[in-house]
Parts: sequence; structure tokens; C-alpha cells
Amino acid sequence: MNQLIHGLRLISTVQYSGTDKQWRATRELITVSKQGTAIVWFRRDLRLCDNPALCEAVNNCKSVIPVYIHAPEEEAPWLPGQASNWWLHKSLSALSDSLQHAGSELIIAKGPSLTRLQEIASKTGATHLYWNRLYDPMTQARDSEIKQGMGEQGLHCHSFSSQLLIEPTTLKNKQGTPYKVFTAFWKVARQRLQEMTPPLPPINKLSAPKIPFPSLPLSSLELLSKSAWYNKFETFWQPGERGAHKQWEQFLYNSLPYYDEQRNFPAEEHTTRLSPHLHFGEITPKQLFWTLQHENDQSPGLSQSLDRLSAQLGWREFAHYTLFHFPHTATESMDSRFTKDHWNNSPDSREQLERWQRGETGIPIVDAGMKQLWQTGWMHNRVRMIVASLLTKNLGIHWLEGARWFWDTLVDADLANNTLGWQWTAGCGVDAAPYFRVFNPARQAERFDPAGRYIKTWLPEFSSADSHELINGRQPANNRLSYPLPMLDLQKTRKQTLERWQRIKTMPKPPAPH
DNA sequence: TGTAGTTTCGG
DNA sequence: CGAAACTAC
Repeated sequence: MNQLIHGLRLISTVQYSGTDKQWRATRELITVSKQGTAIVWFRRDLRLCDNPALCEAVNNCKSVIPVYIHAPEEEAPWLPGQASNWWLHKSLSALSDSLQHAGSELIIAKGPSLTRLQEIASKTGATHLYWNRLYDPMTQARDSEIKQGMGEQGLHCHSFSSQLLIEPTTLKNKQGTPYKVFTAFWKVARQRLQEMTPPLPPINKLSAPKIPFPSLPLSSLELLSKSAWYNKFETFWQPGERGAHKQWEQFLYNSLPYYDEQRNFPAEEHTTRLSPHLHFGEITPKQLFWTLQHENDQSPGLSQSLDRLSAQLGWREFAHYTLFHFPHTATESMDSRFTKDHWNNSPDSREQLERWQRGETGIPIVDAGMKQLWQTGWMHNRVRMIVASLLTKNLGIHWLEGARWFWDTLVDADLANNTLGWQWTAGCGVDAAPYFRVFNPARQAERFDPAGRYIKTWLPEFSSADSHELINGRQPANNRLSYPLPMLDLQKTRKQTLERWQRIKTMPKPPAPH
């Protein structure tokens, strides 16, 4: 009962946070005379709420042209994967609808980004270009070229911060180097976040461009792959800004009070499931953090859950922060002692990788996770750590192989989060887990899926299995289950891994890359 | 955000 | 004697 009341009040907070007070604050910013035409270049900020680039363009310019340019090759070597493309398709469609409602139209084009932007500017007479900043290495490089290229054509470029709570350049430790340990980073960051400006109000009215530039149909981007394996995704997700807000409100109402205690239990649905929405910028970390802070002042009973969830946003910040400062880590281990030949390159490793990908390792909690990933484009975070530990530690396969699989199959595939997560588990990244941290899937299943509900959901062959089978999988003496025997000996591989990692960790530490 | 083996605690 | 605490990896 108490929790219901909490939930209701929180929802009203969300809606309130985007209305009067800030409306007034923003209106004061509106300049007296609006001039010219602006292009608002949408990238991974597919929303109309709390969108500084859009707000500023609307406030400063007479007409606004919303543009999306599809240029996946500009993100090489990390071209968005298939699950990600499915989401993008849906999200663009949602954004396009919202813009239409606001009296405008989303112009969809194909790259190269610079050429297209210059073309659109010259055909529409636009004099200003607005965008929200991204921080991955490829986009950083591309965007500075755009800034220069557009500048040469006499256009004014304006970029804004909205993807992150903290601009990566503005936070350093006492030695003047980037933080490499989460707790130290977050201690300072959260202190700074005490003073935060509120999220911006939604833009629900836009003046249509005077000279329309023909948009390509969304379908021409060919974001939906032919195999249509993602058909089932639609029952799990609602991409787009409206879906993001719905998910957030549902979480606040149903799950926030349980978050601290329940978030580690993959069978419970008490995580936010906002990762893909955040990745595509359908909702901002500020919108979330603002609500959490506001609630923290009022409901001390929730503080554990609120802190815990804030810290998750902190990890997201930390991941983007470290990738910004150490861009090479997207493809190389942060700890350079982990060279290519540290990893398992045996002739068997290719087949082992494939069994892991298909969810046929014979270890129930791992296979359940891999099936959940395949069917929904998402995996519970606890299970991500378990499957990643099995691949990198027990099987000794390079974390990049796991990162690439996740990249293609996750709807929330995000270079910064993916890089940090995999290197953390493998023990070669920033704030590396002590090398001796090897997850025992059986023990993890026992602790976090005690009734086997998660395993039974994704592995129907276990529907009538006993608890021993749920934890350990099929045993050699038991032919009752139509399920593979475990592909490895957990105890033996753990021991071998500890020895191999210990060898690395006793080597002299290489000089820091910074 | 680890595991596993050993020691200590408390009824 | 099982649970909790401790400790090495």
C-alpha cells in the first residue's frame, strides 16, 4: 500500500518536472528576435523532451529543420549491429511521428554526414547547425570534421551536452589524470551533481521549414534484416520516447521500492530496462537523476534503492568517461599485459565460442542468459556478468569476441558500456575486478535464481527439472533431460585460469597510457 | 558486482 | 554442529 502511494507520487513528479517551473525558466531564455533557419541534427538523441540542441534551435531561429543522417560506416569498426538497427528503425519511426504531431517533419537522409548537411544547408538556406554531443572515438573525430567543414561554408555550429551528466573533460583526480576507479570517480561526480539544472521541457510545436528538402523513406535505410529473427522483440520493447517514459513510470510505480533487494534476481522484473532507451537518447540521464534526487529528499525509506540506481547511472557515466579518455580500449585491453597470446587461441576455441553464442554450453544459467539475449535483444545484468565470466575466464576466450557478439545482438549495444563491462569481467580494464574473481555459475544460479524461475523461462526443457539439475545441468548418469552435458569442468578451468591470470598480474605493470 | 576452504561463534 | 566470519587466491 505504502509503495503504491510512493509510485503515484513519483509519477506525478515525472510529469511535473517537465512543466511549469521549467517552462518559465526556458521562456526567459527566448531571445527577442529570432532569425534564420536551423538544422537540428538528430543522432542518438531521438526525443523532444530535455533536448538542449532542439530547444536552443527553437529559441533562437525562425524555422527548424530536423534531420537524421544514416551513416553507419562513419562508426567503423563498430557499425551498429542488427538488434541495434531494429531499435533504431522503430525509434526513428516514433520520432518522425512526434515531429509530425508538432507540425514538422523529420528529414531522413543517407551519409556521408558532412556532404549531406552541406547540401541541406545550401538548399534550405540554413545558417545554423545544432546537435547534442556524443563521446565515442569515431563520432568525436567525425564531428570535429563536421564543425570545420560547416564552418568553412559559413555555418554556425552549436553543440550541447545532454547524453551525460558529467562532461568527461571536466573531471580529473588530484594528479590531473582521469579517474580509473569507479568509487573515487563517483564520489566526486555525485557531489558535483548536487547542483544540476532541471531537465528542459518538451518541444511540442515546431515551425515547418520553408523550403522542404525531400526525405528518404525510412525503409530505404534497410535497418530491418531479412532473417527477421527479431520478430519477437516487439512483445518486449516499445522503442521511442513515449515507450521510454512509459517504462520509467512503470518502473517507478512497480519496482523502485524493491530495486535494492531485487535487482540481482533475473527472474524478477525489477530492473529499469531503460538501457536501450538511454542509448538512443529517448530519455536522458538527467531526467532520471533529477527525479531520483527529488524523491530522495522526500522518501528516506527509499534511499537505498535510490542510491543504488543512481550508482548505475554513475557506472554509465564512468564507462563513457573512460572510453573518452582511453579511446583505444574499445579494441585493446586497458592493461597491456593482456596480449593476444594470453587468450585461448586453441583450435577448439571457435567451436566453444559458437556453443556459448547459441546457448549450448550445458550450464543452465549461462544458456538461459544467451537464449534471453537471442530472443529479446537484452540480458539481465547479473547474467551478463555470469556469461562473460564463463567466456573470458573459464574458456579463456578474448573479451572482444564476447563484446562483438553482444554488439550484434543487444538492443542496448553501447560502445562505452560494452567495453567497460567486458574488460571489467575479464580483469583487464579500468577498475578491474581482482583477477581471482571467477564467477561460479552454479553458485550464482543458487543464490540469484533459487527457484530456477529464470532458467525455466528460457530453457523450457527444465520445466520439470529438480533443483540439482537446475543448478548443475545434466549429469552424465541422467539421460532424462534433452540437454547437452556441461562443455567444461568448472573447477578445473577455474584453477587453470587463476594460475594464468596470476602470471600476468605478477608481471611488472606497464607505464600508464596517459 | 566472487569463491572456496578454514576458523570462530553461539546455542 | 550449522552459521557467520575470516582469509587466500
